[in-house]
Amino acid sequence: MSDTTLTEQEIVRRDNLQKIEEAGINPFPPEAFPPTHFASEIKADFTEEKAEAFKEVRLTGRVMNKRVMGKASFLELQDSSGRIQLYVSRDDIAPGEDKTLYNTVVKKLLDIGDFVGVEGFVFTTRVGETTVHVKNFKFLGKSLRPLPIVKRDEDGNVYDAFTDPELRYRMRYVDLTVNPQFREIFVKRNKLVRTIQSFLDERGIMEVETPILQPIHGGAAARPFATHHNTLDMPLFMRIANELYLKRLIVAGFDGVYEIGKMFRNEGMDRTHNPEFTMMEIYVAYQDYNWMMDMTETLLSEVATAVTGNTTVNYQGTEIDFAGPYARLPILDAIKIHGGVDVSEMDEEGLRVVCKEKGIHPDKTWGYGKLIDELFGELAEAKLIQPTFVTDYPVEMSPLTKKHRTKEGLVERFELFIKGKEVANAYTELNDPIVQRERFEDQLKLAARGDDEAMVLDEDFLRALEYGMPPTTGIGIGIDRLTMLMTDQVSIQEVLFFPQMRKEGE
RNA sequence: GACCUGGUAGCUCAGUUGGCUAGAGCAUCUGACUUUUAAUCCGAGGGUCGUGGGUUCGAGCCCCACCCGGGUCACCA
Repeated sequence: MSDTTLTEQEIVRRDNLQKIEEAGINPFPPEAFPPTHFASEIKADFTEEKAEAFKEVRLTGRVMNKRVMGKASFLELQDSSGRIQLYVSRDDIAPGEDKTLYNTVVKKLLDIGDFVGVEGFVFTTRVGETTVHVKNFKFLGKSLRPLPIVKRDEDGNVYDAFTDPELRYRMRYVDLTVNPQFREIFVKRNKLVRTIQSFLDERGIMEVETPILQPIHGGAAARPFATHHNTLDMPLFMRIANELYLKRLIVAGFDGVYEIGKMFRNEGMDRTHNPEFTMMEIYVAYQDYNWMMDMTETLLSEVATAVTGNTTVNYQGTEIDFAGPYARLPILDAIKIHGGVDVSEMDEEGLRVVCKEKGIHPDKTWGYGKLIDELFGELAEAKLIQPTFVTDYPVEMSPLTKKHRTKEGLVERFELFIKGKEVANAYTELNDPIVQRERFEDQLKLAARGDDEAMVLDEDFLRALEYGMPPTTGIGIGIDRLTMLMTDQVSIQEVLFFPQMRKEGE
């Protein structure tokens, strides 16, 4: 996007840029200027007794405030760690006859948002502010647009905050520059992912990458983004899941694999849905869903500890404790306990009656499994606040899951609910290729009945199973939603650097 | 997709029952100031009121359509 008309302030800055060049200064110098110190560490470590250790410091960053006092000025420098005050006096940075560097460059041509590098010593001002006394001042990069100025008083009150969500998400670079508190969310997100990675590394579970462009969008039920490969002249789909590929790797002989990556679903957008989102899937051979529940408890309490310092997280005023063990609640029991109805002996017709009693309007295409899921969603889901494994789902809803070892009509599946939201979905994986084929065929029947979310049959995946897959358990965890929980955010947009937006008007 | 709500200066906002040249703070520009910190003080400039139509003597305000956000619901098993 290019602006045809410049605002008053943009014209001033371009004018300043030109004057800097005319003064013989390169506003975008090529040579390196690596900092020796960061703002926050100086502010944390400096004392007058240790002044000797801070006699020569070099800092870099953006000028975020400028208070000119005549022959001396105070600047606020913001680097990746925080802010620190700079003291710039005329005769220090321009000791000779020529005072241009101070009188013109610092006082007039230096704008808020410009990148500068400084060298000097640290001291404490009269009012007790740790400050860098600048001896050498260098331009590192000019800013041609005015940043929104956010002011804070000594009590921490914020004035004129840059709050418009549209502008914040469209210009995340501006948002994170002037609202550094939001950086913390992304730092925590990174910590969360790194914790998971080292946790799985330690257990010999290998990180892998599988195709994002898939000829068949298998492994989940959702509408895909469709695209086309020109050379092969074939349709391709952005993956909605990677499950079937990771299972092929279990077939191939890896005992444990996982992938953290983007999935793409062509569905609606809201506070908890972005068209592309990050999912982690883990598959471990020779284990079952009970083991996976144990592992999930350990993993999440380690993640919570890494992100917040202990196993508890305050989410929207509720203390969530990630220390295991979590409640394990069969879905039919969840409906009985939280909905007050025992549906364990009911058939499809009985469930339809219960649905209507509970204010749900069952669709004709809904089968037994969908009816159970709707009842659970309506009656129980919102009541599961602390981490809870809901287990043993109807087979219809779980075409990739092994049937339950004792309970007829159910499968060995669990979903983890926290604060009423699904955070993880896991199975004892179905590894019988004949049963798997039947399940796919049932899905085709559902599709024929009008269910446009029914799963697609993948012949190559079935061929892989026919070669033999060991007993395996697998789990999928939504990384964005986990990050939301761990950072106390209600909107997925706050945990994505660049959430999806409609195209900007010209 | 439905409903609710919003879009006014670079940013955050005010703008009365439709009525003088559309306002404020910060930011910007002039000037003063060598320990200030929401710096202060003097003076000044800056607007397609989201876009396009309509009603009216007159529209930021009323009506219609559209664009872009936010919220709720539906959808997302």
